[in-house]
Amino acid sequence: MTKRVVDVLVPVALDRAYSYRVPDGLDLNPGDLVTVPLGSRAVTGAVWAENASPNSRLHNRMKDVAGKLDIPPLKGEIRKFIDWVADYTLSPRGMVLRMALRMGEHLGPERERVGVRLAGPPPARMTPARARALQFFADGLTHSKSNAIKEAGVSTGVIDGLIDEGTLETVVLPTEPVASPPDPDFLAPDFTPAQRAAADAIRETVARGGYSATLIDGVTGSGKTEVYFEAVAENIRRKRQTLILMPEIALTAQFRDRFAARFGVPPAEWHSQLTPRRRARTWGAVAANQVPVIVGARSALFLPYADLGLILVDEEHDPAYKQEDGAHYHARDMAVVRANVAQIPIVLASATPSVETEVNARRGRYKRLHLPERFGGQHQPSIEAIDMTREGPPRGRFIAPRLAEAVKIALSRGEQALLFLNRRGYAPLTLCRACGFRMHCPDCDAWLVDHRFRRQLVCHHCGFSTPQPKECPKCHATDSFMPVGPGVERLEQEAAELFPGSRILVLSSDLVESVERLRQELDDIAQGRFDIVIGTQLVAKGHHFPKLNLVGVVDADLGLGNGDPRAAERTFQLLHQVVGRAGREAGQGHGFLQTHQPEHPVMRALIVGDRDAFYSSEIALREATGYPPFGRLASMVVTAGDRHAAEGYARQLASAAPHDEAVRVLGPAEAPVAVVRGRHRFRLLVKSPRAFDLSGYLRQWLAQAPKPRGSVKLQVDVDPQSFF
DNA sequence: AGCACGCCGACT
DNA sequence: GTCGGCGTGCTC
Repeated sequence: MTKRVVDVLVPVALDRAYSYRVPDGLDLNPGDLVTVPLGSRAVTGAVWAENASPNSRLHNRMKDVAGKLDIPPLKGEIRKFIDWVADYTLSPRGMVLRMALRMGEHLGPERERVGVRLAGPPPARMTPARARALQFFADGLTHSKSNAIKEAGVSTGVIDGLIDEGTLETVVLPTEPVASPPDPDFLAPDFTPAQRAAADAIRETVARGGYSATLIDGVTGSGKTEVYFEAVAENIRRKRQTLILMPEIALTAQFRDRFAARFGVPPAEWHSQLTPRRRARTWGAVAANQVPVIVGARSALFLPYADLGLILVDEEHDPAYKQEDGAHYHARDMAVVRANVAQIPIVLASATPSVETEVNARRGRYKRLHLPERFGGQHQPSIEAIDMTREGPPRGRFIAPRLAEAVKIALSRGEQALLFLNRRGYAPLTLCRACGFRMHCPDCDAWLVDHRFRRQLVCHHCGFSTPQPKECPKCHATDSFMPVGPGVERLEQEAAELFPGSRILVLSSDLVESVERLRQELDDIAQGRFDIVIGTQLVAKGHHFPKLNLVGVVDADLGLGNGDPRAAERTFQLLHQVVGRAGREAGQGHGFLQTHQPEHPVMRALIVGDRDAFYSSEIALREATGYPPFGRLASMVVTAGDRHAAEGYARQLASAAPHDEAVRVLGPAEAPVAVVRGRHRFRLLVKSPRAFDLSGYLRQWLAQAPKPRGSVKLQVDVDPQSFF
């Protein structure tokens, strides 16, 4: 008799599910997680569909499902979501499933954790080591063995010996739950009328349920978080799960504390740095509906929620939501899709919404809740430009006299100053004074950045690093190297000379040793243990510095004019966020923008404080040029070790593009960074109208185009965010 | 993504 | 003569 057959999606780079025979007596339904043989190994996959009429050519090759895992099955909701993401991003379906199954193979039965405690009379023979151990256990509490060994300074043998004697005993520790239940009424918030109105509206939205999208639009310090906590509280009362997405894990640490203050317990966390064990436990607990609230980075979007009732996207405009390696997806956009599939509310929060979201709010597709003021009568910082063409510092210096003066005044008042420069290292370029040779990466089309703290020249594209050579590689002159341009490390040098005796801290991602250390340093700043903070965008995000009243943006033009259609938007968002660090607690905040183009719309908008005018002009520009959200974009990047191979395939690909009146294919052109890690890069840009199935068009194109051969690789990115 | 298979360089 | 480099192709 013919056996039942099911199609199983496996977490490998395959777009289609494979068919497997179902052994007699095994009951399988779509969503069930199964072990199946694949090639020479066994993998965990998910049953995707019943297959009533399997391909006859497969009959003799088909293998049996090895077994069903005792795990809650993937619900239809997440299966539909996986299909949708794969279709939209042109990623192999299996690779999207892989993101949802990323708990790995650690999902086995929970390993018992054992503790040790005092149980009986002292041993017959006492030794110094035993005495130390017993002293440690004298409190009568249960301790882990590893902790006892460390604290008492004894070996495992000593503990084991005492257990054998009956002096100590082992007890099985109850596994602590991944998350404790948050109390929605732990601390009732104290709201202003505007906040109260927004909180009531959002609570009502959550209570009503069903799909809806809401933008909480409020400046830094307006209480956005407190307001959306009311949505979370409502969802907790309804006993449904809440997902809070954060752009990066560095932000989750301080978020924990605020959450715990409001709900009594910290939320569960999900990000790539969880240990495998914790990861598996969290995954299982989410699937078993034991986690009411989870805070996570973008990958948390693919967890198998048992009953997801609300999604929140904090700092929704943040570029970090775009995943650039592996599957290319934008977590904010996919979160909206997931909310839609699950028919639940989604809330986006930002002080500077993305243009996409702003357009959706203006057109009424998203509901907007506006929080216009800062808490407790604080004022927006006043912002002024320093025109570097007229009042810039002398050559080789980067802090203009007027900014230096403002810093001195702030310091004399016992206040802090932040100098913001979004550039790591000492200098972005090292030049030979004798022959003009520029130190560049051997594997990339990029200059080597001077990192003096590390005593290395570093490539920011591939990580290549080398000590600065003694002599110029080209003209062999010695002592001829000259740093060109500023980085935060060089700025520190200048600040130390300008403001002698001040306590200066440099913060940039390459100087961060650990999340803990960073937390400590941020705390030191908040406690006033530093006078001047010099930092990259690391300091722009989410941290609260009560004694900071002055922010100087050293190069406000950085990031403008690099050919990226989102350059203006990004710069506006970043600078708005940085300057918003000033004056959040006491006193009036001041911001200075050092710029060569004080009349640029971004600078004007920041100085005048007219955010809406900036959005209106930016939206008009996007509309006129057909850029997102008024048109769709996809990028196709061809890379190969050999330049001609890359260019040749890119041309072949371009000429294979299906003709469509609505679509424009630009390129191929050499990518702005033409070589990375020794691979040459060519890029095609595909533009289509908004109401056009761009993914479908691309799929059709790729199906009929020649396949990349040899070392040639093709990367497709629908809705690209980065253009280098 | 793995993993096996296959075809060209430096060694026990 | 083999070990092993990673390019190519397949996995129900």
